Amino acid sequence: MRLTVSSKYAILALEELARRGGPASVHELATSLDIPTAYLAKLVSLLARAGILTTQRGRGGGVALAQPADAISLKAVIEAIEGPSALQDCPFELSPCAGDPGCPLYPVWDPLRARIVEFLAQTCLAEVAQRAIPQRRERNERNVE
Amino acid sequence: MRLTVSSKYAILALEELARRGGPASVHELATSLDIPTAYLAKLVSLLARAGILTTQRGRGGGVALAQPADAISLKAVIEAIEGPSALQDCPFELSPCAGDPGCPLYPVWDPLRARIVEFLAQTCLAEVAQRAIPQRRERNERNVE
DNA sequence: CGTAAAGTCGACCTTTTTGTCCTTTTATCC
DNA sequence: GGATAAAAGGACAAAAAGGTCGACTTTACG
Repeated sequence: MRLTVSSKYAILALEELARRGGPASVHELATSLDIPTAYLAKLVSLLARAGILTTQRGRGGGVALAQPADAISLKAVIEAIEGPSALQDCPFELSPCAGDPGCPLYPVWDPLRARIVEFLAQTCLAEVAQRAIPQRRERNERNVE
Repeated sequence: MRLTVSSKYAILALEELARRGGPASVHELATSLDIPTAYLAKLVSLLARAGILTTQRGRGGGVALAQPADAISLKAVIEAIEGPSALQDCPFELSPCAGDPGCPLYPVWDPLRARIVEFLAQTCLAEVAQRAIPQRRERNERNVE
């Protein structure tokens, strides 16, 4: 099970697209979300190949959601970015066991993993965009760290 | 939120210790679990500093649980290995937001994160060791990939 | 047609994590 | 006291993820 920043960037970008309601360029999305443009471009490519968004090259081009925002689950996005088996494996990063039921931890982890995946499958982009609005999104000011 | 192989190795080693009921050397544990000895030794050092296990240097030495197996939660182990804030951050690896409530994904992720942490806090080593037994543990044979 | 804006693609660099090696320290046994 | 067995710890190599850069292709607009 791999939840990396790549997946997070992808979800943020798609959520931004959903909130805008129309197409936007990768550069627009990246600067708006404070993500490296070149890096987001690669993720966009993966999402396009997975059929989650459509791309239009050339002047005036950009990217747009290929499906309505309530039809795209977080699970689908993560699988598009990390690979189809990313959510089937052991919760630990880089784990070599790949969800082997012979692992002594399997009986403990698998129910937890299943619950997480269920949550990701049931949560769609529209829901994320909707819940994010009341936050007033002042991300830049809080980026103190 | 960081769940890496390091945490997994630590839990596996502690579970093995719990199942044996007595002390063992790091080398014994590592070979029994098919984990690099030198690497496990470093994790053991972290666990000892966190008060989860005790170490005894010199001939006939080894490591032993510092507390009964039902008093050590997976949460405590993970925090000892990954750092105290590892379970407070955003679920995505290396995420720079560090659980910033201003993130548009926060309202969606935080309840999930809280449920995972609750699970980790309530699950103890004794429970892991107990549930693992019925599996008959034939890990070596299934390591086909 | 030319140009500028946009995605595509591949090579490369940096940081983090994982893993190895070697030396030092500590304790036990003879 | 010397040999041996064990943890402690530091330096370093390897692998993976994150991130950057530049050349190329496609397309709309003037």
